[in-house]
Amino acid sequence: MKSNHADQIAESLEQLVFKGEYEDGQRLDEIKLAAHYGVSRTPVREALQRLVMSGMAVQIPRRGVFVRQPGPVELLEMFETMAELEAACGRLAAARMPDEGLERLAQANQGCKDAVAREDAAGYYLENEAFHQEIYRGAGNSFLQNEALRLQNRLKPYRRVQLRFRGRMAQSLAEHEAIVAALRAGDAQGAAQVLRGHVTVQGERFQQLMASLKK
Amino acid sequence: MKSNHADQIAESLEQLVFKGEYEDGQRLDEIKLAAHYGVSRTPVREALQRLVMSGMAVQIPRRGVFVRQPGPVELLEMFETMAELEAACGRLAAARMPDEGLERLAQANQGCKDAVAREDAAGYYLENEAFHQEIYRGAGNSFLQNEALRLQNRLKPYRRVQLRFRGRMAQSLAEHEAIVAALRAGDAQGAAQVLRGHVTVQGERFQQLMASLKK
DNA sequence: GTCAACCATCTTGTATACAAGAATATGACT
DNA sequence: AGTCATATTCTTGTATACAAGATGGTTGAC
Repeated sequence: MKSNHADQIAESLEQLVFKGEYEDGQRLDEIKLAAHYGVSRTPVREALQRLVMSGMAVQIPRRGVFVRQPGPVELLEMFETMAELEAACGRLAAARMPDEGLERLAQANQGCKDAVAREDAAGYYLENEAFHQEIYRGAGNSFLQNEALRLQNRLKPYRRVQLRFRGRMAQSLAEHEAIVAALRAGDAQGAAQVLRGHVTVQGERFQQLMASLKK
Repeated sequence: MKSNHADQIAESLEQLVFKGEYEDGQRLDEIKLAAHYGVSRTPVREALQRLVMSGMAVQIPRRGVFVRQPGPVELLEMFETMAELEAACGRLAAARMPDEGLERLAQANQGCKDAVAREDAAGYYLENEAFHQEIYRGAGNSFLQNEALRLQNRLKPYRRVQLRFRGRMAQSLAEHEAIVAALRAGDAQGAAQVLRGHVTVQGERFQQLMASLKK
């Protein structure tokens, strides 16, 4: 927390962009940000470059960097990609997941159930994240695991919103059960299929929510 | 080609790392690189940050950045991930690919065939790349397409080596035919399965090659 | 009055200077 | 002679100064 001002600024900016503090297309002024964070332009520039590399902003040469909030189409594409990534993880995990992994998965699922029983949305969110991450881990492929984690993190703010749907948590739980069962049985195709649907539906729900908000 | 020194240096460094000019764990000296490229440290630092973000180097705070060549295990993981990504593209492309896309795909495949007939390895490499990229495009998902392109680019230097295998090109052609047929028929599962195998075998061949070279 | 060209200003991109931390080498003490 | 502590030096991280390009306004001409 001492050195690496640039890292802190990058994380701070990521959070701000995630939270929607910046509108799409808004220019991120190096000088203003530098003044705001009380540092010089250099660390700010490094932080901005990270945002650009992460796809959260675009850089136009000699013009500056502009925040780039994904539109509805891109969000749907991202959810679809996430679904395919998770399906791949599930496919591989069905063959490779060790008993301890299945144990942790069941534990996370139990955590989800408890959270639903308590009507604890925040708790469910956390346990659900752990549940999915356990599947990534179970794929036995660190590279794929990291890619999945990256996209999961990127979609985090959008998944959060969509939990409000009435009845969504219950349906989600049922799907979790099916996922655990398929992985326990070593059913690669089944696990992939259920996971794909499980994630795809999130994107669709989000779209519905957006559409209803637009009115 | 005028402004953006940093971009040029980043690309140059990427190429050098790809070509294996730098060994794994070697430190990339900002000052030496700056002197070599005839610029100051600032653009070099920006370029190095990009390498780090791309995963081709790791940065240790207050120590510098060190090139990180993927080991055999990570390479296999990357190929496996590529296989799953391509399978996903194929799955979606089976339902979404327009006639023009199928046309371009068949054209690229014909290019592959011609290159094999000419025993033109370099030509085959290019046409094969176009063939696969057409599938990414056919998935009708720009985000997924970009992810696939990114990983394809990252694996480029390793796929190149593996073409030398006797008989690999012929087998590859047969698989291409199967892929085209499945996509034409709209057979999502078939396309995914063939593509997955088609890419996975490349990783395995590469491993064999590495093992034989190690002796 | 309107359009275009030119100039001023602002912003990014680059260079250099400065500060802080880490590694290494050297010296003193046991 | 070996080990620990300290100082020096080298490297990264940050700040500031400078250059080049782009934007917008203003002014002049038609």
